Amino acid sequence: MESATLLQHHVEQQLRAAGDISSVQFEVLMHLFKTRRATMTELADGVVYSRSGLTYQAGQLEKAGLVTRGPSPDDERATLVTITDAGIDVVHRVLPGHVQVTRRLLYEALSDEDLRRLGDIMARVRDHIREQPPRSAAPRKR
Amino acid sequence: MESATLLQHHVEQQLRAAGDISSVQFEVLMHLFKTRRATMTELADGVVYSRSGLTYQAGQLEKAGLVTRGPSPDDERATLVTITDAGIDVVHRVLPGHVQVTRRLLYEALSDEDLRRLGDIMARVRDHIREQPPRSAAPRKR
DNA sequence: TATTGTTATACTCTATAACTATA
DNA sequence: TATAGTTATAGAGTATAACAATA
Repeated sequence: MESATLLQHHVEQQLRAAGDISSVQFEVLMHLFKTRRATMTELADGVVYSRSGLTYQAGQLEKAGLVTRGPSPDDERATLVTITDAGIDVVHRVLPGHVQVTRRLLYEALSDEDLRRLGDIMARVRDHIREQPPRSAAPRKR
Repeated sequence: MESATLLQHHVEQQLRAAGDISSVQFEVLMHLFKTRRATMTELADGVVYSRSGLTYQAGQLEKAGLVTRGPSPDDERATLVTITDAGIDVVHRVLPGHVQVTRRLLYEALSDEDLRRLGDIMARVRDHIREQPPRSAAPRKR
């Protein structure tokens, strides 16, 4: 957790300095960079924990002109979020430094074999956590 | 990063439910649980990134009666933070569930060998990041 | 001069609950 | 009834800069 926190912190700083975005916003942008458009729910599943949290972030990104929101033709309830050219520009502007930071802080410390193992282990952990039933983990509340 | 975020989130929920503390406060308490007392700088080094951030957290913990702050006999500039009996109680109340959550979400998904490797790898990453010179990672600011 | 710590301030983010609208 | 999304609100946390005091 300490390593992850340290890495997160450095990544955050690079994203803020290079593109004036947070890491959450970066993840939303990267998702849209690949798919071009997505519903709020699709974005929320991969990124944030509360829907309102994503509404806030989407609002920030829209205010910055990096995405637009519009109705979905398929489902009248849904909102389609689309990345703008400006949003794509920001990704291009931010990505090289992002790769550089992660390389310098993470990859540089590890052999190819380490990296393979780490990826394998953490993928398993991720899947395991995602599978967990949402039973409350609180023993007794004071 | 996704695994770490998921784990962090679950740990946070358990700590909040069982002891009404955040994970940052938990880390401060755990440090003091072991050493009994520490200066603000000592605590900040291991936990938080800004000194004012720790001042805030120490204030929260003091308000909750879990720590006290007083002058240091050795260095008139320093503040000595001491864990109270109530603080120790909170650690005792929170720890079993904390261990349970980390076991269920992390350890359960991994073999002993995985765990050994993960610990080894992440310790190296941590040391590597801590060694980094603080040169700015921002390429060009828009 | 450097270090320790606090304060004031401003901002970002997050979650909860209530609400609207469509499936 | 369930799902998609927003809003209002409130609280927690963080960082920056200015400051006071001691080393």
